[in-house]
Amino acid sequence: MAKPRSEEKRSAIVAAAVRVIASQGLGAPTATIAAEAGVANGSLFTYFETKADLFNALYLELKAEMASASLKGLPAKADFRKQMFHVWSNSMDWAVSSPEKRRALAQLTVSDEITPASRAAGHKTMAGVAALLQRARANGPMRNAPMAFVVTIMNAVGDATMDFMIQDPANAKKHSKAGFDALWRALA
Amino acid sequence: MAKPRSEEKRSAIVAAAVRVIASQGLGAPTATIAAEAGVANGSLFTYFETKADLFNALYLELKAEMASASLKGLPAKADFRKQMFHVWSNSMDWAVSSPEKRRALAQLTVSDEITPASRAAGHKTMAGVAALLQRARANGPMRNAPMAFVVTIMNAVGDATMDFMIQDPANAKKHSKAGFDALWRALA
Amino acid sequence: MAKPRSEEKRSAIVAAAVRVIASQGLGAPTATIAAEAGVANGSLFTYFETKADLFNALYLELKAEMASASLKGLPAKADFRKQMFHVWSNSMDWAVSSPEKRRALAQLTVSDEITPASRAAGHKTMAGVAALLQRARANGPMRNAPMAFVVTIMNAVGDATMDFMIQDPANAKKHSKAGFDALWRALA
Amino acid sequence: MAKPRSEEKRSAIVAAAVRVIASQGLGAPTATIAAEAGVANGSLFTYFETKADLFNALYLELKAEMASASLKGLPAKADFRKQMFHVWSNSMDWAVSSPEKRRALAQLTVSDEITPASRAAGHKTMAGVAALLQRARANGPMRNAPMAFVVTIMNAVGDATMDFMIQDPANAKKHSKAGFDALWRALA
DNA sequence: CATGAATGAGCGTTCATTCAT
DNA sequence: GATGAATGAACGCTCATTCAT
Repeated sequence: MAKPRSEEKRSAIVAAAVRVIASQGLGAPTATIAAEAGVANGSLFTYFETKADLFNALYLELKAEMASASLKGLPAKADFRKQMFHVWSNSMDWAVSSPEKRRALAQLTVSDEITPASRAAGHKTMAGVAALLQRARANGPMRNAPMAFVVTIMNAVGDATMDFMIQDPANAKKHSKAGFDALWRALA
Repeated sequence: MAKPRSEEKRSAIVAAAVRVIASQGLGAPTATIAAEAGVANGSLFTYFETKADLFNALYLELKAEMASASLKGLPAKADFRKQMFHVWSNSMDWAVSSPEKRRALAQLTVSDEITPASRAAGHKTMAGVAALLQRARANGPMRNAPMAFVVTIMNAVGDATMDFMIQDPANAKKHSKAGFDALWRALA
Repeated sequence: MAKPRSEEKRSAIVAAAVRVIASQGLGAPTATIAAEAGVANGSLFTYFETKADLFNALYLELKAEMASASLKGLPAKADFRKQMFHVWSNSMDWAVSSPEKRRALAQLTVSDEITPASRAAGHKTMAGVAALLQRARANGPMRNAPMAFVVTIMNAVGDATMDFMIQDPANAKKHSKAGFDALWRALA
Repeated sequence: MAKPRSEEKRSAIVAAAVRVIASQGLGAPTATIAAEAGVANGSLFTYFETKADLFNALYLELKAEMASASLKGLPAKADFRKQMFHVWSNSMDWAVSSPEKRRALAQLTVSDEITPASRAAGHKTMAGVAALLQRARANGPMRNAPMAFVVTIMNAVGDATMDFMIQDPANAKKHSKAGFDALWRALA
């Protein structure tokens, strides 16, 4: 991860990758991403050694962005349920307002180009959310389940919820709440 | 009068595809699948016009197999919860005992080579399960949610559960039950 | 050239080849020709050992048919010019009324699948016409040119004439006469 | 700033295509053409998007070269016959001295990969010759024939003449004159 | 002999990556 | 560093021909 000259160009590539992956999938040519970024195809490889490197970096960036969006404005004093709902709403809002990022992240998440290391790092960025979740379920029926299981379920319910919010934006808020309630029933 | 198209060869190809997709993903060369099936690469195209056709056929076959496995031995007289749990357990068992099929199906499900028609047909094979689910949530908190939302959540919780059962086979049964209980709490 | 059982099937293949070549060119799959003939693809090869063999046989057949059509009803007693014009008209009529055969023949003529032997044999079938041509030019300006040269020119002018007759059928007769007159001026 | 697209390499490919097509026909693999040009197979597609594109470009180049060769040194003040003969001789000389180009052009001319647009453009390059031909026949017996018909006949007689010049180079000049005389008789 | 499945070499094209400018 | 041409392995699919039935 050498520090290349132009941070600007690097982010142009990353942003282009989001758009291109969202619309064409992970099979999209690097040349297309470079073009979308307004950069020569060869230049992409000065910023990311391989296509897989770009994907891993993008994965991490999106994870981090999502995590940070989720925690924004967290009411520190509120009870767990309120805090959790705040985080949940933030996540849903981020997904709905950045559908391309969400789609790209979804694709990356199931790709086998993403290394275990990246996945681990990705989970770390979500540590704040996980901690909340940890406490939320502390006295509930899933108190003894592996944490990873709980996280997976939350993600899964979250994904389903996002899909419905995007498909039916008029009722986005309702879907968001319904999803959260279902999750809360499952774990708390 | 001529060498008939051999059902045996067809299934060899399908079975090979399962193995190859499980280990190499959907990007695996058709030639690899053919070789794994012990067939000339050209022969694959006698049975499936296109790589995508093979994928769609495989998707449907796996969906059907999973559905049929899920419903096997359904206790017709039991209450919904028991019936649902039966189906759930069957699904989990199928996934755990056919991990390659499960991985292949997971990949196919997110692929954009699978046509809407195939997806629709795939959902039809799960109609029996869906009907059960329908009645199970009839009086619960999700009684007014779109059915598709409920299905998605069930699948998501199921997927998460399977992963944990496979990762930690010693406690497979426990995970299966925990997953089901979480689902039941969410919807009934 | 073993004698296969069904002469009928053989000609079905040949006839199919004419149609298919006319519409798809020489690159058309043998399977397409077989299908058009209502025969299994493998059967084609009991009648013609290779695709090239089929082409050569077809070439000869079309050449022969054209030659025979050209000489039909030749007025034995008339002068050369009249005889030549008769032959010329017959050729043009054949081409115009069998456009597929003509197109197929044109393609075969320039193909390098046609062996020199076939070409020689093809020319032989045109011997009657050539003899006429021979005498026609006997006292004209091309009396010393190689016969093959004269034949080539005749074919060339003939081809051009056919094209115009087909393109503009209303004036077919006029074009036919104009072509013949041009040829006659050139050689007699 | 980057390695510029090398005109040299482009012409190497075009020249290689001439040779390969002359000896193996239009069915020759692009890989063979690339190899003959001393280029990686992929590079061919940097210069020509498609095999058909290469063919069309080559067709145009050969047409243009032939046209330009035909008109070289045209005696502006001479009468039509002399001018026509000059053009005719130039054409024949070009064909005889570039037999591969001539063969390649002949194959391309009958190929259905050549688009109508290319054909139209090809004819434009021959406009100078056509104009001459137009005036040459103005008072002759073909004065009312469609121009396209006249052109076709000229090409046909020309092709036949070339063949004989190449087959019998000792008498090339004689054949050239004989061909021209035949043409002139036909049209003027 | 008829059939059509089986075979596998072969082809046009793509694309991640390298490298000359 | 930036550029984009160069590279060549790889892929999906075709099709003439063979051969089991």
